[in-house]
Amino acid sequence: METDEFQLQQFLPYLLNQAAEASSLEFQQIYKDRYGMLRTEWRVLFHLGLYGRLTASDIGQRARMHKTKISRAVHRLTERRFVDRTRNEDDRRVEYLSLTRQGQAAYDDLRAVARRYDAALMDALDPAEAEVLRRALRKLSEAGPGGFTKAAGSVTDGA
Amino acid sequence: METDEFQLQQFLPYLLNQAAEASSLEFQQIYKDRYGMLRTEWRVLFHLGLYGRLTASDIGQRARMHKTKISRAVHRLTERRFVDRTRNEDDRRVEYLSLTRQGQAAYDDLRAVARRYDAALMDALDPAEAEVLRRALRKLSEAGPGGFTKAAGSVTDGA
DNA sequence: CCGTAATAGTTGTATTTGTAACTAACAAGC
DNA sequence: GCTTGTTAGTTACAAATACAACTATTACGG
Repeated sequence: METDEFQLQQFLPYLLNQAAEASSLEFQQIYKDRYGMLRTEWRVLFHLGLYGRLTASDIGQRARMHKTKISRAVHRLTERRFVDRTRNEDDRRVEYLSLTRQGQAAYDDLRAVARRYDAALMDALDPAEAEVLRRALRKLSEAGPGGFTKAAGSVTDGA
Repeated sequence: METDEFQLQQFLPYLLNQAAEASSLEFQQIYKDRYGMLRTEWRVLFHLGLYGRLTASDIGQRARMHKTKISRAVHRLTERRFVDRTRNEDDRRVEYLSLTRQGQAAYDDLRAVARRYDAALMDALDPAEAEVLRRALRKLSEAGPGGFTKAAGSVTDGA
C-alpha cells in the first residue's frame, strides 16, 4: 500500500509555487521587454491604475508587499516618469502616488495584455474549474495555514 | 457597467503568486529554523528523499530548476552532510546524489511536517474544492499559456 | 585519431531581495 | 514645550538569484 506515501505533486505549497512560476513567466517577459519593469513595479503600476491615487502604505496593505520593496519600485517608476509623487501638506510624512500620462498608457496597454493572457491561461481549464480555482486561491491567500507554527504542542519545538 | 473592468483579484498569475507566497511562508520558516535550509535546498532534499539516487540534471528536469541553483543547493547540502555525491565512473561528468543518514532523517522529519501542514491548508477548503484545485494547478504548471508570446499577430511586437 | 560539438556541472558578476537600522514628521502625556 | 512613542518612507548591508562564461568529459564526423 502506498496510501501513506507523501507526494510532492500533492503538496499544496509546492504545486502553488510551480503553477505561479509557470503561469507568470511569459507575462513577466512582456512587461520587462516593453517597459523594463520588474514584478514589484508592475504590481505598483497596476494598483495605481486600478485604484487611482494611493500612498505607499496603501499599496503595501493591498498587495501584501513590504514597504522597502514598494519604496524601491516607486523610486524606479518615478525615475522613468510612470509615477508622480505629491506630498500631503497636512501630514508631510505621506506622499500620494499617481500615474503620469505615460504611466497610464503603460497600464492601459498591460491591462489589455493581462486580459488576453488570463483568457489564454483559462483555456487550459474548463469554466467551472476556473471558478473553483479562483475561489480557492483567494481563500488560501487570506488564510495561510491557521496558526500552524504556534499550534498546541508546538510543532516547531517538538521534534 | 463594470463587466469590462479588469480586476487584479481575478488575474490568475497574481492570485497564484499571492496564494503561493502566503501558503509557503510558515513552512519555509520551519525548514529554515530547524535545518538552516533555503527553498532550493528543501526542494533538492525532497526530490532525493522521494526518488532516491538522482543526478543534478534529473532534479533540474523534475523540479524545473536551473542547474546553477541546483549546483549551489547541492554544494550547501553536501557541506552540511545531508547529501553524498558519488561520481559515475562510466561517465565521469555525472555525479549521483543521495541522502546521508542525516539527510534522510531531516527528510523524514520535514515530510511529516509537510503532511500536517498540507492538511492544515486543506482545512480552509472543502474536499471537492481541494481536488479541483490540485488538478487545475497541475494543468497550469505543465501548460503555461499556450505559446502566448509567439502567437499570431505577435503581441510582443505589436504595440 | 583529431577537431568540433554536445553535455554535466561550476564559478563570476551584476541584479534583486530581505532585514535592520535609519531620518523625518506627527502624536500624546505630563 | 519637551521627552517618549508611533508612523511614513528611505538607505545600508548581507544574502540570494539570474545569466553568462567557464572547465571537464564524452560523443561524433571525417
